[in-house]
Amino acid sequence: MIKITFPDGAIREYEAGVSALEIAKSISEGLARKVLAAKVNNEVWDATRTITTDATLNLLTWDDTDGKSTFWHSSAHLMAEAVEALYPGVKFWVGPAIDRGFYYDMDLGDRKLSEADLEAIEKKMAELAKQQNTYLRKEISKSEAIQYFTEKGDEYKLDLLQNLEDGNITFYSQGNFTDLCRGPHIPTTAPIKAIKLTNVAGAYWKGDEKNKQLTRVYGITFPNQKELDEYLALLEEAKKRDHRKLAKELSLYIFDDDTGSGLPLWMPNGAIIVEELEKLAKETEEDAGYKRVVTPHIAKESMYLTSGHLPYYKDSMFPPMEMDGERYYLKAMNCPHHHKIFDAEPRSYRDLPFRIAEYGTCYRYEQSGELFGLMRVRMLHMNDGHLYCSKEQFFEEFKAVNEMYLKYFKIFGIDKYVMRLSLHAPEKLGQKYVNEPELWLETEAMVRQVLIDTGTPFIEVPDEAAFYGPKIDVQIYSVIGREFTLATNQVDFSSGKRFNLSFTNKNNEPETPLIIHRAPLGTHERFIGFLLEHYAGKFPVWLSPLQVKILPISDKFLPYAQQVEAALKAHRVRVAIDDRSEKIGKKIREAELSRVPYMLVVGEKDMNEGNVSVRRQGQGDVGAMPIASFVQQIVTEIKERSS
RNA sequence: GCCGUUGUAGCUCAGUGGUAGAGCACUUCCUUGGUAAGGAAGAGGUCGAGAGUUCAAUUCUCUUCAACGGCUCCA
Repeated sequence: MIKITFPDGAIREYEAGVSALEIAKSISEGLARKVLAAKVNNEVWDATRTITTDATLNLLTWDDTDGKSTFWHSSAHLMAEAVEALYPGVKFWVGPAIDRGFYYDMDLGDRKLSEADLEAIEKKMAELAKQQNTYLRKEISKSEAIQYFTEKGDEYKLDLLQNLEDGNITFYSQGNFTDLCRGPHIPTTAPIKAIKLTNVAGAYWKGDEKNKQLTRVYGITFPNQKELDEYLALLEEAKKRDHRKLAKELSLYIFDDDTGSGLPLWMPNGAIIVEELEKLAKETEEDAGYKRVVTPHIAKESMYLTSGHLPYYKDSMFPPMEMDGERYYLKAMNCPHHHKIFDAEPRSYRDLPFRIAEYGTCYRYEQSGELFGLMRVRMLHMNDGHLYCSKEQFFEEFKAVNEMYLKYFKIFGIDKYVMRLSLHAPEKLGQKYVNEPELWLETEAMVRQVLIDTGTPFIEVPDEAAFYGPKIDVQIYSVIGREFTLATNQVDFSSGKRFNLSFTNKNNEPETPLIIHRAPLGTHERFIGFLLEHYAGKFPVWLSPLQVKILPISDKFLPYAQQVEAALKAHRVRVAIDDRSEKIGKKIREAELSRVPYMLVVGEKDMNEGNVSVRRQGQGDVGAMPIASFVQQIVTEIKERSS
């Protein structure tokens, strides 16, 4: 007999060789039907695998993350079975579960998959699932495995086998399909009831663009149709929040073929948001002791050689222009220009920390396939700033920058993000990273301490640092699930030396400053793209391109509407009158749909009483008040940047 | 850059080997109406661009540009 410990601490005895599924059955048939996999001694196992020693057991169902991913991984195998049945000779690479569903990479030879093919595969999968085939696990020796795939002529699985140790190799089979797989899998194909193959894409073998491109099919499955329908509905909802769609509806920016891809043309509405953001940043930075600078859009090749950017990032820069025998590049970053400003005058420790900021437009040649609405563009306003300080000052300065981030996030109500502490990889010192082992450890420790001190939750990621130092990135997700770095705060102990920067310290000796690169609002393009999705297009009043729309009941009240308009304009409130000869219902409907935060209905009653009837977007009628009260209220709201 | 899909009116989308249609938006007229669509008329497109096949191409083929979904990349 063996002792099985359940999550609630209960211990029960079973015959050795019992499976999790059998244990579930001993509890209830209903539970057994729901079991997809099991966590045995904290390791995810097949529910059908026999347990021979004392163990802790956690039965996994659809409600568990591990249950879901097992379900999806098994679905990937089911898809592979369907694909093999439809297109014999196909070779498979890997087919993991992902956050939402699964994919399988395959080599289909010359065959191309279309939408119609996906439907055919779906149909076949449903047919195979109904056979309720069991997922069978088989331990196999390496030589047998090699023989199997050599006979099959499958170089991909043979490649996988190379890195596996004998005695640790398993095959899984269901129906007519056998795959090299670590598992685990669900007991049978029966629970895979609702299937949707979402898209087909190319994916480089082993993720290396030098390798052959395989066909990747993405899909998702559910234990019932209802959940699939709900999932698809959720995707539709997300699409409505997509910043690209919202920006079009709000006339914020356009991309134009003649201008070039990735080069946004900010229209008046969008420009207002850019400027409001910059106004916030300027005020915040002024309070934090920054000075503003302005630098050119281009610079000579020599500066980017000094900075080290050219050898490393040439591919990401627009090609140079030649003039008078000199090569000039469009700037892809502001840092070198700022370093030159630091270097322009002799600096003493009394001048430090030296903080400068600029929202310079930078140009980066992002690969065409990488462009993504406003989130990834070729012209971007960096919310850039550089701090030059001594080692002693570094901690406080870095901390202040971090606090600035948190202040911004509070204003915007941003709470779904991940702070990522990006560290170096010691084995890559001198190659990917500046060879300063001690400085790395020292600054990494300081950066970590800043996060701890400010109580900021974070994750640590090795081998993600900049070449010149560790950094903190703020990661966010677009509504369609893509991850982006929103903001970044970086330590740089390399550029100071590269640019020969120095200040005179207290001992009258030259000393190289540490540099902090910071962009708490990232780029204004990406930040606005993010805000659009964050607010679902309903900007807070201070950011809204149009803040108030006045809706006269009829033409008769236009003069009064203009009087209200003038009162608001006197306080620089962005206001417009809907002067069309339309009924009030239509004006309201269109104003609501345009997402203007305040609507003022004005008619005879209001005119006689000197009032405006206020309507808040999404909330409806909130009652009448005197013009002056409304002006006072909205001016305060704008000033406080309340959301 | 690579794989795949898509490009028709300002927007959302139908459609066809014989030079195009709807709804919304727009313009004009009627209507002057108190909290989410009043009515009528009108205007608007070299069917992404270039080439080929054809008597004839928006439609078929090729090239190219762009967007979209991924991959790779992301200072």
